[in-house]
Amino acid sequence: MMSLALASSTTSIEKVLHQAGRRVTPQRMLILETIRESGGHLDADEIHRLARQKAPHLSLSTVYRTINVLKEVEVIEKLHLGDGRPHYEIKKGEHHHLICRGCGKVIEFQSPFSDKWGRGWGEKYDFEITRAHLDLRGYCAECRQEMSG
Amino acid sequence: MMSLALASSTTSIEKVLHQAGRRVTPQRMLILETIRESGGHLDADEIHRLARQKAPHLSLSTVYRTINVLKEVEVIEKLHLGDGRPHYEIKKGEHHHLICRGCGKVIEFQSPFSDKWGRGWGEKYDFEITRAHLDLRGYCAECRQEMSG
DNA sequence: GTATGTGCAAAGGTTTTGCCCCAAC
DNA sequence: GTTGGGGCAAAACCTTTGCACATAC
Repeated sequence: MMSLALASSTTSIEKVLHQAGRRVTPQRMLILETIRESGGHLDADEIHRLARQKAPHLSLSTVYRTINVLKEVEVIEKLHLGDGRPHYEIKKGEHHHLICRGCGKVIEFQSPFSDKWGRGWGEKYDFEITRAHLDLRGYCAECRQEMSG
Repeated sequence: MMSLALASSTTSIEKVLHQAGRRVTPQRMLILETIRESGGHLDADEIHRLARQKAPHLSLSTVYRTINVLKEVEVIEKLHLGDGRPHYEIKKGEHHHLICRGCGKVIEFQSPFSDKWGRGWGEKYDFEITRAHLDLRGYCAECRQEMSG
């Protein structure tokens, strides 16, 4: 059922699921691969629509249940990009987002932000910081050009 | 219908509503005052529950409609604190949040640094930044003590 | 008086759940 | 063979909307 192409990139998630006592199923592999291939930032319905191209009767409830499993085992995480819905991305090292108010495009960037500034604020308020989320909203070059043109 | 106590703090919002061509109603005043008095960060249902203590048959739809009006006239803004629901706070100068994963407490702080940081990233990606949202999640002193005790 | 706002109930959209069958282990 | 997982449909939840009446202007 799974293509050879995805076998290599799914090896580690299989271990993670096993170690968490969860089963490895084609649906879970497909949903994870869909998020991976997309480059991230999909909402539940987008995951469903894309994944159904490969597995036409994958149900939306399986997508939601799988999202929750993948969050539990910390393979993906939830983002709030400003439209109503939560979006999901593969969990990786701390990074932040530039979010275009015009076209919705999301640009990721790495920054030692939380190390350099976060720690200071944590100390000031006697707060142990586990995670910094920095979202910068504005307009990308293309959208600015369209607006002025 | 309105108490004298709130008259002074609601003067400016009345002007804002008038200038936007929107009517000033007791419900709108009450809802705004509820958010103000709470110190911020309420969700729609919390606003409804609190405001109904003073106006028992205020409807939830009025709360939602008023939230939208107050957002339009830029008196409040929406926050995502990590639980599912959006929360709302009075709009003021740019500030950021320390959010406790234990008890949900929110501490606000001002930082002149996010601007500087943000600007740098904006230039790098040819992105015009209009707003920086920085959320630092972790554990407050009380919750850390409870966990270790 | 007119148009906007409100309350209520119904509808809409998203996420979760119950149930039964199926498949991973 | 057992038990967790998937599909489907229904329920639960949160938010918006239609309508008739009320009220700010």
